[in-house]
Amino acid sequence: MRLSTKSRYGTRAMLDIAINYEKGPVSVKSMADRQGISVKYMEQLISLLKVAGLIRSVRGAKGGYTLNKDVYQINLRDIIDALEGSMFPVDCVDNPEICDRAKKCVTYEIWKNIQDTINNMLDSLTLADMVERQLKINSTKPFSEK
Amino acid sequence: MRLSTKSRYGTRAMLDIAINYEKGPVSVKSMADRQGISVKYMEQLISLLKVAGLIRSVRGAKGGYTLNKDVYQINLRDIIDALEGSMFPVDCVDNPEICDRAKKCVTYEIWKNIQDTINNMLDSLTLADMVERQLKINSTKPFSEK
DNA sequence: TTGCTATCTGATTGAATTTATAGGCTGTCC
DNA sequence: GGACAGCCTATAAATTCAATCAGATAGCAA
Repeated sequence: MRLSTKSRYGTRAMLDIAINYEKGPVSVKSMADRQGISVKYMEQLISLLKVAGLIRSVRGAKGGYTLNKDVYQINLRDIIDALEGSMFPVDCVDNPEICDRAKKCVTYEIWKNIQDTINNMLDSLTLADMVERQLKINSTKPFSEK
Repeated sequence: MRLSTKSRYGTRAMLDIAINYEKGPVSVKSMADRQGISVKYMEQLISLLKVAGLIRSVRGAKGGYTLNKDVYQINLRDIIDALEGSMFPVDCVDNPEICDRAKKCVTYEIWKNIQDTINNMLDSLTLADMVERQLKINSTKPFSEK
């Protein structure tokens, strides 16, 4: 059970777009370069974020992506749901009816507890929080490209 | 990102062994039957738990597996580590040196926070707790085979 | 000592998922 | 019109997951 590259690259992309919000749209190419992955792969991830309504595109030269919502209205759960479906899905938790054991099985309760805890964490962390924390890091330890 | 069947079947197997601790060793076959999976697959999972030192085997007729530690000394983290490696591994969290971004990247901090939270939950849940909760469920909603 | 039970070991397979690559099209600015 | 940048879809490569298969080894009981 590991966090996919989708979620990791995609979350950094959201942060990238949010931090550069004032400066206008951020191109896929620039994000892909910063993260050291191919433009084509980054395009796919970005597309998921767009479909989810988190970002919006500006086509043509000088185009790119900007946020489609306020940084306070986007949280990490939105981002991960968009990229990965859902964090920590265990079938019997998402659909208790598929397992006739669910009602009488501790493990069902336990997986559910863990999932709820993770979801609460993800819900409570807004993109605004993330940007703020990133900027604080940048100011103490200057960000170098690469 | 989903919890593997390994973890789910394996955790139930541990619970099975713990609940039957007084009655002596539990055979792989009986566990596989109860969970509706093949003996061969269950053998593999059980073997991981044995290598990790959580259970011990009794070979030959009337053999099977029993706990190798007290129920209070085994927690869910031990079980999942044995079965799955580690829950929620993100490379840059487990090995910060592989990514020169780690020190100046919020997402690193965030994944680490999430991992720590999950680990704390798993650490604090002992097999004894799980058995107790299961028995409580059984007494209110009788367990039927299948 | 023979037969049964049950663990042990490891190879292999099939399917699914993840992680990309690639090609070509559409829209927009200068 | 040409460079820039997003859009869409197909497909390949690699890895992981889930499971099966084949057989060996060890212990108990009759």
